Amino acid sequence: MPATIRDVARASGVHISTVSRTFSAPHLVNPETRSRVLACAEELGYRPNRAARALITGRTHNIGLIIADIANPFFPPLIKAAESQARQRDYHVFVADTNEDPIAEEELVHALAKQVDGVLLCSPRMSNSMIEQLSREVPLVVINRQVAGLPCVTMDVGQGARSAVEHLLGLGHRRIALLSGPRGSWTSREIRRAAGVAARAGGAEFTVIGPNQPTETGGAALAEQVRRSAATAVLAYNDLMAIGLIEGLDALGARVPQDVSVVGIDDIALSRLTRPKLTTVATPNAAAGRTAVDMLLQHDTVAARGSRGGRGVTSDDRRTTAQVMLQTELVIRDSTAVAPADGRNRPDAESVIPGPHRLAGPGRPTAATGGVVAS
Amino acid sequence: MPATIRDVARASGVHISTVSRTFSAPHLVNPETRSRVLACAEELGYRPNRAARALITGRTHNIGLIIADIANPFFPPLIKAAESQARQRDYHVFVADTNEDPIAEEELVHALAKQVDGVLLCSPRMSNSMIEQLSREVPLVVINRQVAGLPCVTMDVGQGARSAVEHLLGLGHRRIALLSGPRGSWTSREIRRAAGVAARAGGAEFTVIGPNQPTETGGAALAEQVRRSAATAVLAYNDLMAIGLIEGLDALGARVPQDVSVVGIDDIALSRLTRPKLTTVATPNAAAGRTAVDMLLQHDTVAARGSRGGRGVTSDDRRTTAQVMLQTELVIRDSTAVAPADGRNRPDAESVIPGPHRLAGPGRPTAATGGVVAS
DNA sequence: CTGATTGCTGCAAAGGTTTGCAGCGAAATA
DNA sequence: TATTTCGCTGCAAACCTTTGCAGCAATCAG
Repeated sequence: MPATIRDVARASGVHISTVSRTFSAPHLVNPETRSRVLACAEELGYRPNRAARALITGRTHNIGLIIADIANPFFPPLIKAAESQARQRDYHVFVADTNEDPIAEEELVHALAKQVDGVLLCSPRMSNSMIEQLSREVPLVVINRQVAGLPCVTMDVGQGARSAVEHLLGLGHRRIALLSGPRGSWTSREIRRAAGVAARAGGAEFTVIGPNQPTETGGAALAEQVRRSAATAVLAYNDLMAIGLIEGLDALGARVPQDVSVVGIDDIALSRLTRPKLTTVATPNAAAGRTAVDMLLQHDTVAARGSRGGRGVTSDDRRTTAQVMLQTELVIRDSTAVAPADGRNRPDAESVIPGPHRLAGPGRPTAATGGVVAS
Repeated sequence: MPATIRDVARASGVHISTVSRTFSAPHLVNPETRSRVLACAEELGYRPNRAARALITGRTHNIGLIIADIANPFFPPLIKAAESQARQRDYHVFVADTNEDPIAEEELVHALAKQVDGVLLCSPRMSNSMIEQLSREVPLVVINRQVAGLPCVTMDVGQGARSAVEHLLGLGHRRIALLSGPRGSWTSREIRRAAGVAARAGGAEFTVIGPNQPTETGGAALAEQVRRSAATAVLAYNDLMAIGLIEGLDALGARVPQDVSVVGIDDIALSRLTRPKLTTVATPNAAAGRTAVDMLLQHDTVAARGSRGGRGVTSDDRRTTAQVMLQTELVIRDSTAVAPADGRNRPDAESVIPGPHRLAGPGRPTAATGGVVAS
């Protein structure tokens, strides 16, 4: 039913190649012919079949974006930034949600493989080796994970976690708990490592609770366990868990921040709306989305996959793959306060800093880590 | 670089058609041959090129989902439900975000057209005539809008708005304001109509403020205007605006619900997390997503587009297009209370009902509206 | 006036798959 | 033994484009 290039050719009395050129190389066709073809195309409602075009050019002008959980407000800013960046370059973004399921991740990469020019793999839960394997099927840029030999954009959550712990130490906390994230999360491992180091360096007890579902209910379910741990301060894998935990603690009669201080990570919009407003580590999500698209498209413009569309792949095939790390910043709000006085915590801690307070600039690539690594 | 069907054929010493059948019609090929082919395919890492397959079968096994704003928590449950429903039927969902922009909507439909078997158009902002035109290019199911001749799934926001207004009237409010939604929103028009009727029927003043951006900041920006209107109760187009408004009112020193009652629509997860917890009209988003996928696929399974893949389109071409409307329900929480006593409001109003309180069952299709309409 | 250039168009192959049809050998039937 | 049936495989067309190459007429340079 929908008109093909052949219909237009017939209607305007030219060869299909002329119709094709009318759209993809207008300067090669006589203005008179061109307008006639355009008129016919318009009338028939003709639209080039992008799938067929992709088959021969090797370019779909689509990019896939695979994320763990669309319901997590962490992702929308990243998605939107990626979309707008892609649109500027005349690309479209298709988003897909994996429900935190590594199997679904793999399946989606396969499903997308031939329908996009590259995939942004955001917060993958699958193994590094699987990612490497998939990267042979379709160009990949990994977000929130470092994989050797692949282009990655990460956020310096290690630094963020350290700042958060140091903030808590400064408030006198000496028993700090970490609610870790889902199994398979690179971010969670980084946070755990950095927070552990910082806590021990400050002479504090450090207990890890998890792995956990990185959701509000996931956080709420941990309230009891946190209480039992006798921690006076908690760092959560993300804001959603932190908010859930606060709710859960509230239900148990523990007040935040008087009894327990809570720090999240991400700085989602919601963290400014809850009471108390959440102290959290802000991650530069939008910048990450933009950067990832840039990295993919830069890669991508160099050499078209398959077919003779791209005239000759560069003989220098070892492409350099950049690994970028973006800065994070601690945002102090109302969910952290001086540790309650008891045997172990220091009552003489410095007083709480009121109101929002930013400690670092928003995610610029760090000079040290923004370098280039040969794949 | 990636292996094609030809490579596998060569490697296993059979014709490409046998390889093809190994995957798409295994029972037609000798078990022995089959396993040999499978082994070779495995070894070469062969995956059928879905785009090429789609070209001839006319089926991509993808469906597109176009939504207005991914950052609005209203959508994720709908998206997830659609995805899981689609996955059960062996389809994949590609989500795209339009930033509330009608132009982007149109462009995205075109971009998706040949790469999916159908598109779910959620909360469209473009004109009905444009939607009809696009529907000739690709099967469409419209969500949150009624378009004659097209399959639609809507939620009974009219009923919801009426319940909300009646709830407010029952609390003694006699000056009710409506924060309307974005231009082009069918839902917003429905709400406005129903709320207006109900308010006037209850003898209340009814003022409409808008159209507005349906976001938190959009709502916050209206606080002053609401104050000036002297309304004691406000119904917002969605929860996000309601929450923003509460923030805005708070900043102005007006307390919710003591000074002003606020009702939202959607019942997003967030509405349970803010203080005060939001009274709102719950919409069955997940059910809508599921239903829409069902409607699309039912349509879709009947007759494959183009090519000889589907053997013969049914001669009876006037397909019946269902229009389903799902029920909504008022959820009473803490953001509504008895109207403050003044000249115009009734001080003798019934007292506030404490705690969550559900008035209707969750979105089952109503018998009256779940019918079938010939296109 | 000849030869080269330019501007436009047509031809046909290619991209990776599916599928109706035909062919072939072996088994089952008569 | 002759004939049908059956199970499996190969052939080739088709899906809709893009694009290198060749052809053609008209223009230009010499």
